[in-house]
Amino acid sequence: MNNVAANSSLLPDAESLRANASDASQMLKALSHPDRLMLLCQMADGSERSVSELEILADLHQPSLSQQIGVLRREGLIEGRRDGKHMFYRVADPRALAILHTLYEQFCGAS
Amino acid sequence: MNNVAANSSLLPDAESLRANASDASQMLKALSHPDRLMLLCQMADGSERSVSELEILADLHQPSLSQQIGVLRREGLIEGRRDGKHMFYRVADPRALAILHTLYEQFCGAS
DNA sequence: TATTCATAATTTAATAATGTATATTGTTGT
DNA sequence: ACAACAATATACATTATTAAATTATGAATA
Repeated sequence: MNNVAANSSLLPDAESLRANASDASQMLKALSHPDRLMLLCQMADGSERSVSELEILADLHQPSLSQQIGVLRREGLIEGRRDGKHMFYRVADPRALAILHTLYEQFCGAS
Repeated sequence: MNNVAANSSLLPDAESLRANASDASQMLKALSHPDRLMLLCQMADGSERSVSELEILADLHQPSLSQQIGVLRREGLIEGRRDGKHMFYRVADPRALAILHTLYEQFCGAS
């Protein structure tokens, strides 16, 4: 009999909870940056954005923007596709998308 | 005519978006810490928890726990009530509660 | 006086922000 | 093919900020 079967409750046990909290906090950390959040908001509807488009919005020097994009990419929150000279990014993690939607509801006015 | 009225779209303009992103990222920053997230999870159903109860779960030295609780309190995410020798905390920000619910759905299995 | 919790202060370590330079990839004109 | 340019990524150094962990102490209550 393993621990999962031994846990009769629907709630995760302390060990699982800790692992989940670790995963979640790692993603939240990537989200908890004004510039990165702005960038993600532009893709929160599932659409793609080019780096050029994002650059206009973000008001960052190009290397800084690229660095923040790199953080999101390494965390698996976004994925890129090249088209000619341009890179297009989209949100690649459904969990991130769900969080972004909640954030939009809570911080950008009623749904 | 103000800027709000001038914006015919339902989407927030860049300025508002930036302000909202700043607010949201500040809250996310408070959430994006495994220990703090664990603590909040214990109160995610709206219930109160005493510091003693939280201490058992968190596996932290008492001053560290108190420090993390202090972060959550200063950010307005939780509020406390004294009952005799004990302090009871609960999640005091509905936005935080909404995020916690989404996190639970996404990271603690289907709900 | 013992318990429960918070705060202060310190040290150490980690992270982030910024700027400059350069590399890579692809496009275009010759 | 080659030169020049545009878009993006990376590397690196610097500086500043923030976090983690300890130890010690303070305040409230019983």
